[in-house]
Amino acid sequence: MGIRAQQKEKTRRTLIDAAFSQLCANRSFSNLSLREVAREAGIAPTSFYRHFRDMEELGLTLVDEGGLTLRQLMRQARQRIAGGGSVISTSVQTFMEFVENNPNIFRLLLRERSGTSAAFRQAVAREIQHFIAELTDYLEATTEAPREDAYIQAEAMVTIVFSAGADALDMTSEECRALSDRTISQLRMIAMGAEVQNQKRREPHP
Amino acid sequence: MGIRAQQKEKTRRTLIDAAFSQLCANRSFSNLSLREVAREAGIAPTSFYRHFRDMEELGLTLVDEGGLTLRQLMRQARQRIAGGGSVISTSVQTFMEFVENNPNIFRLLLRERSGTSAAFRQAVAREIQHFIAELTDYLEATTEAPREDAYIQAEAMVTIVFSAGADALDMTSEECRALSDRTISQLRMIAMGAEVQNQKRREPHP
DNA sequence: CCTTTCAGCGAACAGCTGTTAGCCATTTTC
DNA sequence: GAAAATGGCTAACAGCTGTTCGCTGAAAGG
Repeated sequence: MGIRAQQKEKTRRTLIDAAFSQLCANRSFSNLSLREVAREAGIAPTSFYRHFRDMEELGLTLVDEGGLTLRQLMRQARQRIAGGGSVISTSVQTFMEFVENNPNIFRLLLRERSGTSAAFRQAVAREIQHFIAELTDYLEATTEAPREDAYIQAEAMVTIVFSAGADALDMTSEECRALSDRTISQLRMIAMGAEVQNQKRREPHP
Repeated sequence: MGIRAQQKEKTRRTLIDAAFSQLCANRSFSNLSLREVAREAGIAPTSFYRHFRDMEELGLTLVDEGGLTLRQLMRQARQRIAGGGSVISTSVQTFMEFVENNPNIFRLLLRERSGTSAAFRQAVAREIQHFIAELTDYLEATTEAPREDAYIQAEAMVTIVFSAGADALDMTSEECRALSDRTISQLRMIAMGAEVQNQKRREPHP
């Protein structure tokens, strides 16, 4: 790769990092101006256009990167599970660690999920669908439930976990532990309920 | 009440309604300017200050009003249930109707739940806690489960329903029906799982 | 009836925004 | 080595923002 392209990639990264660094509890992507990002990145406002058409394009890049980070982490969790560990509690623990260690990434996904840009909403929805799909496969393989039931169960579980992550953002670490415990209980409820439903389906007239 | 106070109350309402009317899929409260609201209400920007200290105060008023509207609706639902009807499907149906008929109110609650103002987040969290508390009471009374278990179950159910409402915002009415069905299934899973857990607690060694 | 109160107004301010035009220096291409 | 391409810059624009000030006319209080 030429020196030219290398430099370009470098400042592009600077812009992305600058944007991520400005996201926090009091500052969402939508009230983040092009000039602020450029200032934080140490470049002129006009140079922004050399890398992104507008703020929306930058935002979509952030969503993609954030989603990727989260997905990679959950892949690691699955390895931990394969090495012997409770599926539910390991997953919840991993997810809550992600939220605690990367609050800004999670805040981005959370906010843009219901934000004002349809493109953003769809991008986040895709990420979540990806999660549901992976969990559906897992449930289908391990519980032998029909695919549709597995999907419904997976959707419920992902919803519960995401919502717990959102609540965790405003909590102390003590409250977080209590929340994790409740979340695990809730996932077990869903798993039990699904199992019962599955058994009933197989033995309709006992 | 004097003519003076009457007029004041009237334009205050005009401001609130103007703000609500500007909320839509592409426009959240946070990127809504004081001047836009005043313009829509047909008053001078400076007159805004005669009614609210700033936009945040207006926003908190909207959250309170929106939460109240939702709560009143769900109270009606409980009457429908008392008059004979499935608890779960009646509740889901009522909630989904609310989202369909008042998308802007629901969008406000949804967005400010994870917004940049701590005061907003707390206000929405209070509304949701109110829901969970009411459902906890109901479950405790009807299932004879210990209060803590009832709370965990109620929290899971409210989470599922709220999330379904959020998803419904971007869906066609057909997709909405499918979503409602899935949501009902998920709530039944939770109810079944909770029941099983409760039975196990009572008969630890069969 | 006279005075006080006060919702609403217009003008004006400094400060921020996105975006365009054009220049410069350096890398790339031929 | 000349020519083209390109990332970054400054200057400048029109347009929007929140907020202050001082005025007006009508209602309320005495």
